Amino acid sequence: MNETDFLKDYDPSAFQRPSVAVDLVLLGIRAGRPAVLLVKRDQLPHAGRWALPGGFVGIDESLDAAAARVLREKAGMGEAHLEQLYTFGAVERDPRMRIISVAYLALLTEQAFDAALGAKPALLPAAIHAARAGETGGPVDMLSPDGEKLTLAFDHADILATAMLRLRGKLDYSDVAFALLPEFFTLRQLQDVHEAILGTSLNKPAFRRRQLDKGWLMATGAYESGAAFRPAELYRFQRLMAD
Amino acid sequence: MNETDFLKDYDPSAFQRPSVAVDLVLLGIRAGRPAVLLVKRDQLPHAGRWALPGGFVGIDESLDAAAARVLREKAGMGEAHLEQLYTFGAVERDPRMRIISVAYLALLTEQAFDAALGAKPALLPAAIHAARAGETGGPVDMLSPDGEKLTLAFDHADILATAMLRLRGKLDYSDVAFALLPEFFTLRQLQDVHEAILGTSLNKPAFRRRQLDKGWLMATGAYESGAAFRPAELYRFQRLMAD
DNA sequence: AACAGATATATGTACTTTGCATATTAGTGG
DNA sequence: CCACTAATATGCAAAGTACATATATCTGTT
Repeated sequence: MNETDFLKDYDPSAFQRPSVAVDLVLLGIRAGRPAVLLVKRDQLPHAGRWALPGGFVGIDESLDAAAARVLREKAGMGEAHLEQLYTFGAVERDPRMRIISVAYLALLTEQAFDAALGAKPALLPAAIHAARAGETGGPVDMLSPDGEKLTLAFDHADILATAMLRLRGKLDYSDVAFALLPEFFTLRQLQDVHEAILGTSLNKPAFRRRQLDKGWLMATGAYESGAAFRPAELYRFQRLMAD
Repeated sequence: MNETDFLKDYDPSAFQRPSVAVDLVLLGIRAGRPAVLLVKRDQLPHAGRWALPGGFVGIDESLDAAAARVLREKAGMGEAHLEQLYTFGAVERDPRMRIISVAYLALLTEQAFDAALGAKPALLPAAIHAARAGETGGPVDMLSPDGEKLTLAFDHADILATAMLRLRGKLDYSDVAFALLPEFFTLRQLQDVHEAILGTSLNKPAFRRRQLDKGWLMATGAYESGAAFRPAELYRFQRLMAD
């Protein structure tokens, strides 16, 4: 490394720096389909379009902290499963200036999803129609509650497609499905979440057996109430000790 | 106000911005073990420690382009499998200033690995001893060629652990293993790569059948030469058309 | 030329996992 | 008491996997 390289590497003011933002995919299950919460842009660029909620990363704020702050501020929400998704850094992704966006995936229970809508009425719950064929991260269609097809701002459609792909990939070896369910849930609810994310229907006995064999589920002995038929047992998710 | 006017009025200096860098995990297989190429830091902080090669992201350079540039400049290498790994953004990860690092995983064939060492003799090939138990991204030990245990600079040990975890996770459903092999290879070489990454030995007939059943391998009809025993057939990787 | 040694390649079998059909059970509402 | 619905349980075939064992093909030696 010669002296010029060294100075370039060491002196931060020698470089013009990009801005760094976080964008959140606030994802839940509504009416048997994945759904995402969007905000309407009221400023240029892309004024009037729907976008993922986001915000700039503070100079003294970690990426995770920035994502948690946006979750609080934009969705009025304290707790949710939050994981980093991917970092989008194309030069022209924002016409204003260079912005690198670290995308996060937030998983909301149905209750949390509705609570966010109540706390922030400007949020739009959009249904996600992810073609089953789009295994490669292919296009994801978004429909507003009145069935209108939405075009997202910036590269947010790519972010959403990445989120769906990640979710599908992690579904059966991680605990993401449980982040979309309340503390106590039935096996049918668990299967509904899987089917919503995968976009397919699953064989019920096989699904039951596989889930129970994983050893992640703890039967509570309690049962759901209010059903007009045999009530299902309630389970809760219990993390594995060692593996 | 149209978009052009907006851009004129926009003040990009309103926020104090972090620096953004890319760090590369240059990974290959050497002597049946995963190995990584490191650079020695000659300046504070962490002077004298080994680190992943990296560099700052230019203001007109995409993240992928920055990673490719670092691959060229620091490893003297044009071509390699390069994929984004994770973005590390803890506030105190670099004591000089706020630096957000987008980590990339570069997979090198044995030939490319040796070529990098030849082109940049300052690089250190360090053997990775990733405890099989460390499924959760646990600690990864690094040994210099003379068997000395290395402590990496900054949070680079975390980055490396993330890389190994990602590699293991993707091994049997993606094509990463082939990025570590030359164009033509035997089934034994493919198995050696898998065993090196997983840190376990695999059953040979079962491995063969599974790999061939995937339909990713094209038999060439050619055979290896120079072996003092029955020569193995050479295969090449062929991507699936549709799925 | 025959054979030992080494490793590739092939096959047979038990075991595990999975998909699917079919029963049985436990609730509600007539 | 019965119809209805969905939860739960069971049985079986098909597919996938681990492992032992057999066969094929090369080099080098005697």
